[in-house]
Amino acid sequence: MLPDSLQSTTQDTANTVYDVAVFVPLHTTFSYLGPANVRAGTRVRVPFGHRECTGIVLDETNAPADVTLKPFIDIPDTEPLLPADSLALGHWLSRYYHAPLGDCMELLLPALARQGTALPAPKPRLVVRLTHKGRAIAAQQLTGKKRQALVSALHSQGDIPQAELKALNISLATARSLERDELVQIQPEVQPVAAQPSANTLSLTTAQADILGHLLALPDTAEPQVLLGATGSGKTEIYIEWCRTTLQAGQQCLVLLPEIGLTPQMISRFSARLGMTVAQLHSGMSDLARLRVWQGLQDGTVRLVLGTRSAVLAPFHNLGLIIVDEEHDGSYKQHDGVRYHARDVAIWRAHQQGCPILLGSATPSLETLANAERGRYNLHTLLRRADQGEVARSLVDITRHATTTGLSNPLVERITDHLQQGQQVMLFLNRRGMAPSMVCTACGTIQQCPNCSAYVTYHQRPARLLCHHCGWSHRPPYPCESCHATTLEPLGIGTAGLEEQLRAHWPDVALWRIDRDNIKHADDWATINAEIHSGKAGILLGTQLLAKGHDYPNVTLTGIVDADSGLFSADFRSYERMAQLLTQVSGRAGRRSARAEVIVQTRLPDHPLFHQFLRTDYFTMATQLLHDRQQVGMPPFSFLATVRADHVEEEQAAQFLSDLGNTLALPLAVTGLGPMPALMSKRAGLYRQLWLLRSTERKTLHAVLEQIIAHCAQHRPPSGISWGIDVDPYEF
DNA sequence: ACTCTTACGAGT
DNA sequence: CTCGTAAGAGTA
Repeated sequence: MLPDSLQSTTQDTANTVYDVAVFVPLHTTFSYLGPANVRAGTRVRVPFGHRECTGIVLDETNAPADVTLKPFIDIPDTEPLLPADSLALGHWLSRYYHAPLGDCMELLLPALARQGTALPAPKPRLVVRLTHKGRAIAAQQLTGKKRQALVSALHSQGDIPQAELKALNISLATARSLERDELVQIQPEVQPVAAQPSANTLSLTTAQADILGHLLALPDTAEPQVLLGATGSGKTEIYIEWCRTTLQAGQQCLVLLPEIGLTPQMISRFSARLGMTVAQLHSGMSDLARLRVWQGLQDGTVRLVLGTRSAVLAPFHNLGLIIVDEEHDGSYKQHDGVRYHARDVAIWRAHQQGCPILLGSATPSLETLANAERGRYNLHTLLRRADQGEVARSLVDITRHATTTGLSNPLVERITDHLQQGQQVMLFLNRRGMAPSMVCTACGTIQQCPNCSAYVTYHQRPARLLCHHCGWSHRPPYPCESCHATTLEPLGIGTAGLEEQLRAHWPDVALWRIDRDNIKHADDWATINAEIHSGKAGILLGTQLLAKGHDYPNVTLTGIVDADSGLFSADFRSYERMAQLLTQVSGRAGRRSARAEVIVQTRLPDHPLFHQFLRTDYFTMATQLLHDRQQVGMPPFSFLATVRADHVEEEQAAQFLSDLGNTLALPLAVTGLGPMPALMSKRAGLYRQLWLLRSTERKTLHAVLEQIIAHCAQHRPPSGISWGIDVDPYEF
């Protein structure tokens, strides 16, 4: 049955035909009948086969001749939820990433709007101001029960209940001393006032001021700007000042960060400097909190937002600046669903909005550097501050120095030395590769996850075998997969294992472990950071998290416990990532010290990348790597896409892809590689095969992808196959 | 993705 | 002959 809102109209006047992006993973849109003047971007509930789905109205269209159209079931909103800009973004995402339009449009909506139900109304707000002799002494927003209690207290002309005074932080004595009629003013349903940045300006160095001056003078149509600045060179000050100018011009700013862990620190820096509230958007927030920010951005009441990947998909009222911090970071790439890259989406959005965009990094991606070299992007270099000492870099060959504990003697000596001088030491452990895996002491088999082709890892507290890829877990004892003996022991060393060794070696020294098991919330960061920043001697032990963003000014020695694992990868980006990691980790140390050092433990001391690391800077390493990329014709000197197939039988997945390859006549510009097993060839019980497409022309590659989609629409893949396309892939 | 339809083998 | 699972097809 139709709801009342449509009852009167639908039967007689539902005669306008609309094209709808239904939220199903199909590469087609569907036409429906609806009342006149339903605008593009409006959500609709529609009949779809034997069920009901939600979709987004795209356009008025002509009735297709061969089908009988059905009318909308419901129109949950009176206004379009997606503005024209978002619709254009959805269309672009669908075209560029070859994802179904319905999936792309759904992605642009906050989670609470995806089900097609009416959105929760904003809570009524009541601002209470207490004034005394015309002077404001307190103000507070009240909602819910407290609001009710206060309103009825005022209406009955009685005294304000004590509880309310407590809520307002006012003592009873203070209240009694006030004259009744000037005690309370009520301003119901007040809109939050759009915050204005205060004039709390920073003093910039000459180098920072020069670059900022350049940026502020740019026309809106300028090419993307790149800020190459070593850690501690002061990129953030430039971000903040550019935002200030943009906000003062009445426009909104979007700042993208790679990790949720980095947002609290950045938020406090931005809000302190700009003297205004800064909104955030990341996966750690509730759906409702995200919806409120999303709505605030759309209506323009939220002026500045810091967020992770998905924040680039939010609607804006008048976006005036986008900043992508740590633009090289791989976590900007989405690894399931619509596999978009937030940095690339940001560049498209800036172009579409006609607003400037800044990509900042100490270690820019080779793609970005190549664009700068070609003159498509404009590169600014911010050097390390003169008052910061150089960092001495050295290698330790761990094939020549015994490492029973994972630490070589030279590293142990240096750690002791730095600790004795009252300084902090940071040990970086790349968890991948040197995995805390389980080995059977009876037969030597390294244990694999029963569902995946990955090795299981061992966690000590609580004692468990875990698969990081599918979540499988088992409590020891666990029978060896090969000989069923229960004599498994951890192989190599993980953070937990190394932690034990460190405690044994330096029992009286403070030890801070920083990894994802340990730090889940902003509060955890705050506590641990406060202690570290107090400056007392100690050891910081951590994984990737340590390499990102946070500054530890009292660290004078950084040790990379095992640098080699990153070099064994089949991935063409592994050297680039390694160069970035080495540079980022080194940058964490010695911000104030003249004699800071970095020690890298490796089995491959002759590797050219390590040689360069000892002698040159990131830019030189990256230039060399870019040259190597050109030789092998990999991105940014070619364009890649993968076709992925998952199936319970590895052979079936491979067969599907090779059949696909055989039916397509690839143009000259495009070469197909594979099918081959994915790097993680089996996950969560499914085998994954990949077919890699490489092209010298983006256009030709996209035409091939179109062909694949058309082919699969016509000849449905065998059941049990799940397949998909990944444009500009990061995982193989 | 979801749901309904059809196909075919084991069990009565 | 019926029930249960698996593969197939359509969604406006």
